[in-house]
Amino acid sequence: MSLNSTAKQSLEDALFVKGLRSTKQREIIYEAVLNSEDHPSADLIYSRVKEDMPGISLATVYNCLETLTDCGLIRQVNFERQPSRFCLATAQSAHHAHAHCKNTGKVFDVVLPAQFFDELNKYLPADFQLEKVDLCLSGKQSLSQKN
Amino acid sequence: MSLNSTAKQSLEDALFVKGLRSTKQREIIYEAVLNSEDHPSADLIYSRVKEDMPGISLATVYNCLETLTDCGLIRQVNFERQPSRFCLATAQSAHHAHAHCKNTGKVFDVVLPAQFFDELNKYLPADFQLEKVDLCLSGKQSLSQKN
DNA sequence: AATTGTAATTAGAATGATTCCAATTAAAAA
DNA sequence: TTTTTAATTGGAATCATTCTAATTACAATT
Repeated sequence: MSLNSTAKQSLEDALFVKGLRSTKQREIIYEAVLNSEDHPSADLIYSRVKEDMPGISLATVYNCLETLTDCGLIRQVNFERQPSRFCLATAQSAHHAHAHCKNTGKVFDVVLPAQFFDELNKYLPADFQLEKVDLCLSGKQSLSQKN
Repeated sequence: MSLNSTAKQSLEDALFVKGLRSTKQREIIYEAVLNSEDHPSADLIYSRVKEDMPGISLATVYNCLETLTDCGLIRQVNFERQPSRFCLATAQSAHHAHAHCKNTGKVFDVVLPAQFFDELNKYLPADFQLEKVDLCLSGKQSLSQKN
């Protein structure tokens, strides 16, 4: 599998805006996040990516994930003090919350109306410039479920 | 300074429910959180509490903070991968978000209407039992402000 | 194509918040 | 009291992440 040309282009564009280069490592890590539905940790991304690029180092995975996050291409999701997880930052992902199931350990997206997030500003001090909203939900879903 | 009798009682009650004992250390740490407006980290609580109880260990601070959190007396607040911070879990604190200012490093409460949180359930899978909502806002407020 | 300058990657060491552990101490029950 | 059990303690261990110094890759010039 490999990055399709649209994705590749948006990666290159986003990197270029920040004066950064597109590299094999950044590509393959972007691809790994793009193709993951499960909000993988750096470690998991590392092991997935190593299959295609055995020489890649964990440090590079961390570096690239940080770079991609800074470029707004991916999102870093934190639950309590667990290892960070990563997911694609789509246009509408500003309006995603993340739910963590304590039974399965899985994380899934919860799509919320934009208005939900906009409303937050009403309750913030006037001079507070809101940059990032992290809404993390924890709970349990029945163990019998398929997902 | 010392814990007032109402606070002391609710500490004892909450511990009792879980079959736990009320100890000097748990009291003084509960008191430290109760009297802090600044969402202190374990480390900061440690240094504050040591003034009154020089022999207390950092491990105990961590233990007690965990216990108090489990009892629902205090709340653990995490921003990105920074050290956890703690604040009092008041009845209405279920309806607090936390805002982190990147300029000052300070964390403050943002009180939101209960309805805001209730609405979340609409967007969750029916079988998901929501236990905890962490809403963390990051941004900047003008450096010139007094708070 | 070789050279230069700069950015990215790498392996491994370091960091630092937190947790674990085994021993001691304190509290409650008998 | 004595016994039992829970809590605290200091220090070691953990582990995700970051740092560092050296190497490699890239892009722009010659």
